[in-house]
Amino acid sequence: MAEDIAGRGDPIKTLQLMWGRVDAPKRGPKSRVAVADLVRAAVRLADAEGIDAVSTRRVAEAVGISPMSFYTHIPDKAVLVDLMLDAVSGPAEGDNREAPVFTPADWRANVAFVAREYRAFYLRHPWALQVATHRPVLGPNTMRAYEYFLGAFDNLGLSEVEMDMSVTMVANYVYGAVRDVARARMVKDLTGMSDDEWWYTIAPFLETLDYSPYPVAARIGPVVGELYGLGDPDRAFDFGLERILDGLAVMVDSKTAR
Amino acid sequence: MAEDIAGRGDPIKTLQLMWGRVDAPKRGPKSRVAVADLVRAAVRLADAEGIDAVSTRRVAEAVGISPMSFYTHIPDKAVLVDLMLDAVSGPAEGDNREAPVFTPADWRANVAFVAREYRAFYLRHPWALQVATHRPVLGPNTMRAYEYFLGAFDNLGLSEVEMDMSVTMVANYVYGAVRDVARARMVKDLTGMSDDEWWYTIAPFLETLDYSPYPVAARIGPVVGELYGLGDPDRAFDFGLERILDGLAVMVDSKTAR
DNA sequence: CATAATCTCGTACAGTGTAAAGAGTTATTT
DNA sequence: AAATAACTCTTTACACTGTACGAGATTATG
Repeated sequence: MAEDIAGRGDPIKTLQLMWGRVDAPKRGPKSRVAVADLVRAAVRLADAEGIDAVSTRRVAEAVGISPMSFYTHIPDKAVLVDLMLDAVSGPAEGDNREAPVFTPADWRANVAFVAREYRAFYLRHPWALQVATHRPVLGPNTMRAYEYFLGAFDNLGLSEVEMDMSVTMVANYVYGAVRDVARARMVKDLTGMSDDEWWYTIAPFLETLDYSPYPVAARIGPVVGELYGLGDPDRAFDFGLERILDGLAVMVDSKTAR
Repeated sequence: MAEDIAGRGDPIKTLQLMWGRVDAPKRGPKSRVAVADLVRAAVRLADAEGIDAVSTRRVAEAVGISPMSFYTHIPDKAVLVDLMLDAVSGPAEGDNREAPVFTPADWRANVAFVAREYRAFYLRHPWALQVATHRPVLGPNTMRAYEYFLGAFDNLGLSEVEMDMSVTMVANYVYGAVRDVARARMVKDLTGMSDDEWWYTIAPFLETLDYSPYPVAARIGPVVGELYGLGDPDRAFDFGLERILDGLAVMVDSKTAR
């Protein structure tokens, strides 16, 4: 695992590709494929077979060009990954919903909504959790997602910096929280064994361990396991989100009180 | 990036290796190296050169055995990664500090403390953010870390499940929040270019963009950039942590009020 | 028509994880 | 003591990766 992180490519070139700001070359043969075709093919591969299936060769093959022709369009794989991330941050094909209008009075519901949407995004494209970008992805779709997120915090009396840091906090929580569910799903798909089956398999070994160095964990662990089947990720997510909303409420209320 | 996730190896074998429960073989030559040597070498490599530098060949070379001898000791690379993760979750060599005793009255400080320690852990071993495990890492050191984390929530009147979900929430936030700092540092080390320099490089391009689709972001972005140099991650972390503590306080207070 | 720009491609290299099979070493069984 | 089983270590090999390099092929401009 662990993608290449280098990316010697000109940072501006990446942005130009992401924003479609590469003007069509005057001379030379016409391209048989567009950058968007390559990115779409790569995303399809990643969605279907995981990020490890995305190699420059397979992407090239998918659009019908030879392995090295890939590099005519995209400088290196790190750039492809950036393009993939921005691409999937946009609305899915056929999704024509308008961006919702957020009423400040309902801010709790609004924040919960964008948090859940963000979580759903990662569950749609779990490979996005595995790729390491070298820089923030400043593409049009990523910006729209940020805008969207910010909207839930607008007109609550927060300063610009507070708004930004609030978005960052919620997004970071979601990112951390979705990771484990995504992992479990992917491994289940790849190996056919669910986490529950795995727990069952290792249970005999776990019983042979000495838990005296972990008194608190020894008290908590079994109860958690018994009560809701080795961890209900949806419930844990909601729990954390509620606590976060409570925390934000302290700040928001202190503003509106004035 | 994106590690192999498969891991066909017997799940129990991984646990046995992690807990040192492989009994010394009766026959055959003595091993020239121990599993711990391999893991230590791998961690050293990852700390020094990043996770991409960790290949089975280089690890084998580092301990002085041939490439394939690696597989005599560790079934596959996914298992090595699990072992690495548990290894670095333990106290660093020479760290003999006692585990702190948490006084419930200071729970805010306690939770902040473990959150910061967890963050420091990822900053010490940023590659830990990049590796994908196939299952939860149930090693002795990982368990001790969980125990430690749980301790900060003990005796606050929370149920077992609430304690577990609270730990999960804080850990998830930290994980999400540390990612970006770790990325920036690693890329700086690898490419010599800091995020700030990168922003400066792309600024001319950014000025050519049309921000009308992003009205809120267009208002927030520049202010945030101006005010604290393109994002101060420490400050953003503290901000989020304060909100989370406020949120936890609502729950904790409701318990102690009774 | 020549030239410069561009796309496409074949070959090549250094690296990856690891399967398969053999050679050498040790403890147990005969 | 000899044979065997269990074990470590090693060599060779395969399919795969990202991508450097250089050779055509194609197109618009001088």
